[in-house]
Amino acid sequence: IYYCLFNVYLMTFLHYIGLFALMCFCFLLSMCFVMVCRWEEERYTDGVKWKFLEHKGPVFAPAYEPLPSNIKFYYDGKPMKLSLGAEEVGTFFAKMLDHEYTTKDIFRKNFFKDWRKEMTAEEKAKITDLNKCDFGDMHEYFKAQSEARKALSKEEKQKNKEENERILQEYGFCVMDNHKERIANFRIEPPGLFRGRGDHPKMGMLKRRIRPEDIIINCSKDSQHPKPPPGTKWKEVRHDNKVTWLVSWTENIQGAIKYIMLNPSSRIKGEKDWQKYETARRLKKCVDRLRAQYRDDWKSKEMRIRQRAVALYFIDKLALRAGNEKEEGETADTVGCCSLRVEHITLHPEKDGKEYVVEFDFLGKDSIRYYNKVPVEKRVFKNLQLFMENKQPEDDLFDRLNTTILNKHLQELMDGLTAKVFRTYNASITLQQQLKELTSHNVPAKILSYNRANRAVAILCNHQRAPPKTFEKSMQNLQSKIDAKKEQLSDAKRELKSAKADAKVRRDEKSKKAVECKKKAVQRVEEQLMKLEVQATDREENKQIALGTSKLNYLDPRISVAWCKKWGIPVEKIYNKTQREKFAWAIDMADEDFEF
DNA sequence: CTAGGAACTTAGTAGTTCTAGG
DNA sequence: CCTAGAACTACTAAGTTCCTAG
Repeated sequence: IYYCLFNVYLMTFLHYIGLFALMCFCFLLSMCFVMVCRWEEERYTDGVKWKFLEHKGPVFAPAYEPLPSNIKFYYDGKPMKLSLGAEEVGTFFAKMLDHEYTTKDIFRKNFFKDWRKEMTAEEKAKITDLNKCDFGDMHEYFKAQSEARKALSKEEKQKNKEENERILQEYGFCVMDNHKERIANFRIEPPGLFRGRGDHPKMGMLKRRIRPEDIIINCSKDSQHPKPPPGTKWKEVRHDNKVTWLVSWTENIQGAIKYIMLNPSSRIKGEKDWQKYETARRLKKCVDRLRAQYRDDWKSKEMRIRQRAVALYFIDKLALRAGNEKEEGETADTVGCCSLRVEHITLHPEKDGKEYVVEFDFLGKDSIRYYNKVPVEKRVFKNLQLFMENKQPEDDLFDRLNTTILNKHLQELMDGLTAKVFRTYNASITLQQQLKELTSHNVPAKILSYNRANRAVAILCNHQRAPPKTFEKSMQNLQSKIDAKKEQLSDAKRELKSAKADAKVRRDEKSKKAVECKKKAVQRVEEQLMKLEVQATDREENKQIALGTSKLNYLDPRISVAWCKKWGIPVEKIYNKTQREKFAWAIDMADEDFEF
């Protein structure tokens, strides 16, 4: 637009002085500019992510509110007034008292150590044993507070909602290259006690409060820079358009950098997502060649190549993650493919009537257990025996391999190929295949089978969840509904029978009609019963499986969109509002015969 | 080749909001 | 209208990948 305007001005000017030929030349020249610009707006070259970026900075966690004076902390049975800093950290613990975290030794030890750092000298001298600390009063106070919050009047709740909306409108958006975009996490993480997943050596440590002085702002030079809160300063304001983040800070538990970035609905995230699936589709074109290659490599003279080939086979067949090395003692002990240890697999020359079975049992990302018994090719089995020879259980299974080596190899096989592409590829292709096999005819049944297909992918990727707390109860409720429906059905059937008998005797129109009516009633109840039973199996099968992760991160949305278009199913049945925003690009571009 | 940093994607859970059905 | 439970959102931890320096 800018260049078009420029062009018009220029042409007017030139026309004025009558240099027609030059004008034509300039017109062509500026057309070129316009085209270059448009092209550049679509895809920047050499790592440039944006040309203009303006935002309001982060929203900080609310300041600490001291406890009212009647709420007391007791040490060794006696009330004790804590200094502000010590009190705040104490409340973090008090709030978690219901959680079983607080009973764990490591958690308590880490917490106490960090808590003492916040104490005054006197407090430090006095408070020497966590077991003598009584947070009961404080705990009750916070429980009452959250109850009170729930019990607020409608008007007050509405007021809170409006205030939140105001903050969202002010801080939740930025301008990136002529577009107003939603920011994903514009609130700074509040202080609290660190809760890792699984057996985390740092659980209970104090996650400290982030101040403006910790914050790096990233925006364009020519934008309105965000202002730090009065009386404070940012750590730094930089203008790096080779990255996508707006705000960053360093977190104190692992020393990792945290970022504020854009929402998945943004151009910058959407394009990246699209690219990811395009890479996976390129893998589809050459996967046969790659598979032939790694099967061949199982026979290699070189151990490192055999290990690489077996690992790749696992990644491809079982959708395992790459498995980077991790620093011991810094995080929970979890592994992926390349970091598997001897203790994580058991070899069974024969098991459950199958030959060459490998039993996997390890903790993966988020300490989610991966357990699987897989029959493998004889060559793979023999290779594994070889890799395990003369090793201790805690030794690396693939001692000549790591993710860097593996990814370097993959890069040579296909441009942009890395280990994680296999997960994306196998997830998406599985969905597509499963959807093709579907036969059901009505819409609800189709959606149910869509969920089945989604579930197949979730199982492949080992996306698990804790069974919902209310699962047993809600299952029981459903079961009693089913029982009631069955009862109703037999009643309806009985009534139908007697109506039939009646009709046989009477042989008049009225009784015939009654039979028809009862027949319909039976049918209706049967349908309802079926629906409930389907719901029950669906729920049961979903007990420990999380569908969301694969839907959001692994399944090319164009497959689902195409399927919806093909069968006349509204996209809303598959994707909720947020998901539709994230996948807007796919909903826009996929037609019914899209092929992954 | 190693180590560490940086940037970005993927992940499950807790809390909140919505909705169906009693 | 009320409530149980489903659905959705926010949060933030935990991965992968790429890059650089020694």
